[in-house]
Amino acid sequence: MKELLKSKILEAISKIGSEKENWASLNMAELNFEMEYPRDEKFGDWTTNLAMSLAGKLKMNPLEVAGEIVDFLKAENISKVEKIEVIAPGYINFYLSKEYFKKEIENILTLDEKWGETNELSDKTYIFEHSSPNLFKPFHVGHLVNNAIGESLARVIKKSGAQVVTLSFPSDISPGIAKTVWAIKEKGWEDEMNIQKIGEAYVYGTKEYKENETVKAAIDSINKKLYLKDESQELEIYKKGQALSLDYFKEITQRLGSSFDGLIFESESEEVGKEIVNEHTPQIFRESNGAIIFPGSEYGLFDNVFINSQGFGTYLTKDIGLLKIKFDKFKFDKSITITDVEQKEHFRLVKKAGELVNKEWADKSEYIQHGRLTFSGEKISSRLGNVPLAQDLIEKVKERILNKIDGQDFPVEEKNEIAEKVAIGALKYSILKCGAGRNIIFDFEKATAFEGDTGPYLQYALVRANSILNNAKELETEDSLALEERKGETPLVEKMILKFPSVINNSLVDYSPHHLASYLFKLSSEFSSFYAQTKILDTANPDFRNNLALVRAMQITLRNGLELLGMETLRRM
RNA sequence: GCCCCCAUAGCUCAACGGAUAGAGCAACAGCCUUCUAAGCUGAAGAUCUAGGUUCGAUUCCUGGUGGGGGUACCA
Repeated sequence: MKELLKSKILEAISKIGSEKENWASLNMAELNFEMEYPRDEKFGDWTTNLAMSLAGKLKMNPLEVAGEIVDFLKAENISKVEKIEVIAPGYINFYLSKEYFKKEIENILTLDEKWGETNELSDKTYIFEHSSPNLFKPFHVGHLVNNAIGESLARVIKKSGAQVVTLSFPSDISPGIAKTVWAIKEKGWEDEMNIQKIGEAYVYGTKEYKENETVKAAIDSINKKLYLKDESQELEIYKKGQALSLDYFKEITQRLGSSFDGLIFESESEEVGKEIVNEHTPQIFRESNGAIIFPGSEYGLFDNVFINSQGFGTYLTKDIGLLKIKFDKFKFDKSITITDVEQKEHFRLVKKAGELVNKEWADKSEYIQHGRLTFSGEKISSRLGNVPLAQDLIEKVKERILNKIDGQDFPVEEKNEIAEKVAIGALKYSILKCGAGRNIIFDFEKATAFEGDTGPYLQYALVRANSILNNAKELETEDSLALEERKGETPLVEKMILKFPSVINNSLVDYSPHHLASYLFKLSSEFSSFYAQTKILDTANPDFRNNLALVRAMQITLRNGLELLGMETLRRM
C-alpha cells in the first residue's frame, strides 16, 4: 500500500511537471520521501510531508503544492483509498477504506504466529552474544538488563528473517576470581560453598586485596596458579566454584527465558588471544613497561595493556581471542555483542586492534551497549556488594503478586506459575520500555508495580482477549475466516494492529526493544478502551463477527509482541 | 586534563527535523448485579541555559551549567 501511494505521488509530480515549468525543474531521481504513519490516527492512515520539503524548491506555499498533487491523485481514484486530505502546514493525509482493513485483518488471522515476520534480514546469519556472566560474581540487576535487552533483540533479529546463533562468554579466569578463591579458602568455606557464599567471598576478597599488602601478594600468587592451572588446593576450590557458578548461570538464564547455542570461555580465548598478540608484536602491539600494549592513542583512542607484565592476557586480549574463535567456528554475516555502556571504549579498542589483525573481524562485528543501571542515586557495584540480585528481585515481586491473587479461586500450582511469569514480566518490561542506550534509574517500587505502563498490564490485556475468545467458542458456530465489511467506524485499535511489523523494524534498526514495548502498551491501552465501551460478545451487533476477528487479531499481535520482548504470556491471572 | 554519552511534568519514561511535546506513577473527580476493576472515564501538570542553521528545532551545530562512562596491567 505504502509503495503504491508513493508511486502514485511520483507519477503525479512528473505529470504536473510536464505542464508546469517550475515543477519540471525538480530532479525526480533525487526526490526522496517517505510515507509515514501519522502521529495521531485522526490524521489518517498514511501521511507524507513531501509538499513541505518541495515548497522551498518550487518557491510555492506548501499548501498549494500539496493541493496540486492531491488534485491529481483524486482524479486517479486509487483503489482502497477512501479520502485524501491536505492539512496545514502542508501534510497530505490518506484515509483507507474499510475493505482495506478487512483484508488486513483476514491476513493476520491467517498468518497467526508468523504475523510480524519480515524478510529484512532473510538469508543472513547473525551471531548474538549477550548475558555474559562473571563466574564467581552474583547475577545481579545489571545482568538482568543485559539479558532482557539481549534476549529481546536476538528474537527481533530472528523475526526479521535471520538465522541467529546465541552465545554467551563467561568470564572464568580473572584477578577478581583469584580474590574470591582466596576469601573462600581464608573463611574455610570450601565444603559449604554455595552461590550466596561465593558472593560474600567476592566482596570480602576485593576489600582485603585493596587494604592489605600481604593478602594482595597471596592473591596475586593464587591468580598465577589459576591461570597456569597448577594443581593446588586453590585450583580445587576454583573448579568447584566454577561449576557451581555455571550451573547457577544456566538456571537463572533459563528461568528468564534464554538459552544459548554455545558458551565460549575466557580461559579459552585468553590463550588464543595471547598467541595473536604475540604474533603481531611489535607490528601492531608493542612492549611497554614489561607489558604488551596496543598504542590506541595513535588511532585517536588510548593506550591499554593487552598482556600484563605477569604474562597474562587482559580483558582486551580475551576479546581479541574471542573474535578468532568466532570466525573459526562459525560462518556468519554479522556478530553482535551487547554489553553495558561502561565497556564502550573498551570495544572501540578491541575493534581497532582486531581490524589491524584481520579486517573482516572488524567489518562483521558490531558492539552495542545498553545503559547503566543506577540504583537510588548511587552507583551499583558488585565489588561493594550493594547490588540487588536478580533472583531476590524476582522472589520479592512474586511474593507481592501471590498476596494479590490470594483470594482468587485457582489451584496453588497455577498461582505459583502466574506469579513467576508476572514477576519476570514486570521486571523485564520495566527495563525494556526505556531506550536501550539510556541509563536507567532503578526503582524497586516502579520496577515491580503492576498497574499502568507495566508488563502485567500487557499480560492482563492479553488474558482479557483470551478470555473473550474462550467464551466466544460457545457462541460461534461458523468457522470461516472470511469477513464482511464493517458496518460501523473502524476502531482505532484495528488500525494500530497493522503497524506491528513496522514497529518490529524500528526496534531492529535502533537495536532497542523499547519501540515494541511502548507500541504494545498503547495497543493494549486502546484495546482496553474498546473493551470497556463495546460489548464484544453480542451476536445482535451487526459488527459482531468483525469485533471478534479484531479481538483475535489483537490477541495474535500482543502474544507475538510479548514473545519478542521475551515475556511469557498467561491464560489467566 | 583529554575522549565519549546524557539533560523533557513532582517522580519514571516516550516523541524518522514536522501537526495541539505523548504516557504511566503520585495527587484530584467519577465508574464494578453485564466478556477478569492488574481495568475504564474526566480535569491538572514539562522541553537546563545563550546563540546559530532551517519554511519549521525537544531533535542538528557552537559555547555555558549540571550528571554519567572511559582514560596501562579489573571485567
